[in-house]
Amino acid sequence: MITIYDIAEKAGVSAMTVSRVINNTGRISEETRKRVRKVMDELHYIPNALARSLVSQKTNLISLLITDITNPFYTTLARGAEDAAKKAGYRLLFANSDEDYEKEKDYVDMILSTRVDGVLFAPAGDHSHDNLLQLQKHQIPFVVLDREIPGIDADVVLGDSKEGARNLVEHLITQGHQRIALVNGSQDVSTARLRYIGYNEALQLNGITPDDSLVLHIGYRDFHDETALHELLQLDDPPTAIFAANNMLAVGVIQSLRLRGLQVPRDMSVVCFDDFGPAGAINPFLTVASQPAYQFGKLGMQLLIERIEGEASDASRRIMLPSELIVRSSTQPL
Amino acid sequence: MITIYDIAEKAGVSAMTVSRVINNTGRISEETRKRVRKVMDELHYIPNALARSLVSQKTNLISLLITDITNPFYTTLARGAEDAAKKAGYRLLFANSDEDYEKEKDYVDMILSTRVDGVLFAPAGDHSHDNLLQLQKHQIPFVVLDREIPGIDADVVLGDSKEGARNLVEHLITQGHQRIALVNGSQDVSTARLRYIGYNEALQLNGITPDDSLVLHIGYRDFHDETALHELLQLDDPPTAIFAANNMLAVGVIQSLRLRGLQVPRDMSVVCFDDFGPAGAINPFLTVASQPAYQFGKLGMQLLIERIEGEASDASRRIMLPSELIVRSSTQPL
DNA sequence: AAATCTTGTGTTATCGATAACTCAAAATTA
DNA sequence: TAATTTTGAGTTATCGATAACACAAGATTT
Repeated sequence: MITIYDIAEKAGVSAMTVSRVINNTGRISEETRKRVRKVMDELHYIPNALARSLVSQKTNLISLLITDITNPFYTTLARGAEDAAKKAGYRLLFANSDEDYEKEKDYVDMILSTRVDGVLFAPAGDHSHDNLLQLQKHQIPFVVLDREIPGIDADVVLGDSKEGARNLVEHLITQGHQRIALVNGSQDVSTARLRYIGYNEALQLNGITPDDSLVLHIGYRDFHDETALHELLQLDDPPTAIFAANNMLAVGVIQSLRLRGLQVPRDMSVVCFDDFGPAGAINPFLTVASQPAYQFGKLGMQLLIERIEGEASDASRRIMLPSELIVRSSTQPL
Repeated sequence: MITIYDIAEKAGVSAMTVSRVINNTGRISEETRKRVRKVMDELHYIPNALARSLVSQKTNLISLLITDITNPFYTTLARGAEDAAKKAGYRLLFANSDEDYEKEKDYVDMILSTRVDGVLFAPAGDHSHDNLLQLQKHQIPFVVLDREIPGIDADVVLGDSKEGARNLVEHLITQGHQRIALVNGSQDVSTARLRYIGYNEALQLNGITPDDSLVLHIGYRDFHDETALHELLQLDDPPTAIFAANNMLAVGVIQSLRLRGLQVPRDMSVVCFDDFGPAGAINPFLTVASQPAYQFGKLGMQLLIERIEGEASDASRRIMLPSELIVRSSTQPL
């Protein structure tokens, strides 16, 4: 590997002079500068970022930790984060926690040893608390995305889960539905709690008494709990509409319904949180509360970079982004 | 930041002894080991990967360069790559080229300065040649994914584009279609060329004379060339089916058709290469040649890691993965 | 008891770059 | 012309870790 010393020797100067040429610092005569530049080109020299970072204590690396890169919400978020990072000269170190606290912890350890400048952290849930605390203890700047973690005071970019849920449920009520089921994420995730609250609020505001036998707490990632849905459908007074608390749950619900010979919206209306990204545009079909995923990533990254570069005040900031109700064809008036 | 010297001082030993404890190398008395361990825990010591890498000349970083993280094919591929990387103790440095050679070049420069151990490279197209050569010149191991680059001799994981295209077109022919259009990627991408060949072969094998006025060369990334599609539909003898060369093009085609009041499959049959990932499962609708995207990432990463760790022979390897024809409801017998 | 080996640990140099300081020669000022 | 300032470099120490070598004290062999 070509180092600064190779350049120095061949150009007949000291390493420091080469360093000065590279960084355009200090005083260098035009003649020397040209000679060094020429040798650098000839040898295809590229500065070693490791050595640089060791001195400067800055890696220009930002870790993006998300729960599922396969989910279009996070994919679009990642895109926003990457664009903003690139613009500011940061590279992205990528990690996928799979909504699994242990995997998340592994990655936090990796992150700490890598000495990244900051972390854009979409936590798996409330128990991410310890992992975030670990970052705090080591004074790594971070911004929390999508889910609020009780007990962690940090910059955070959230969606308005309560309002989004309310809008979806009210849309169903407007169409005449009264028995509305909620297939929710795990209760140790803030968004799932808020969507549950929004769901209940919408029902009560419209004079419908919430019925907890219509509420399933499953988990955002996979819809494997077929039996729970089955029980829901076997009720004396079964739901006529289902609110899935995120896009992946909606996929599972619809697939299960299909397996049972039930069609959406003919036999069951379905709505959900989060849209399906570009891929979903082939056949826009589900009525959703669409969150501005790209903005989550972009704004989160901007907050983070401000923090890293010391341009942010000490107080932690909180951005709440609205979701948009997009009515499509997965709901039908009762 | 806590360093090995802080630990050494507090434990009353030399830095080297601490290093030995960390790495379980050399001879250390049980007593000293315990003492050092205790101090390490107390101070929450985490080794600095930068310093380590500088000495060992190994970063345990692998760069994943793809063209579009928003495309479920690459997303699933990334997932496969990440899982394989994590298993082998590598972290992933992420980059998105947007099918843009300049952006790709920028990232290659970043990659080189970061001293990654290897690159998993999904090239934008034939002109990625220079960027790959750049890696070769600096002796960075890499594996090429999805697209073959003329003039570059390297490990590569490909899909069988020709056969996949043939299968899709033959499926359409079986249904009675004779006027089949191809909306293709740019001709400087190997998969687009092969899909074009497969398309022609299928037509000829079935006694249909290929008609180049039915073939559009657009670009995989965006479907913005509305006028081209318009002309296609205005032909005296317009197509009754469209083969979109990838999933994103299919989305564009279907949206455009919809804007013109044309429905799939009633007014036009549509098939495409690549499936839509988990999100597409809500409403499986398009007939596709589905590529094993996860395997692309996983196998590519395995090849790469073998190369990095010197377990691979010098000869470059070439893996060709078949695609699977999945017939759904976007095609209709004529 | 002397010679040899083993054990446990320390010292020094190094990875590639840069910050901080130094200093001779040239240019400018008094 | 002597004193001072500016210019264009070079030297040394440092970032945090590890490889290679050195070495004293204790254990083992002859």
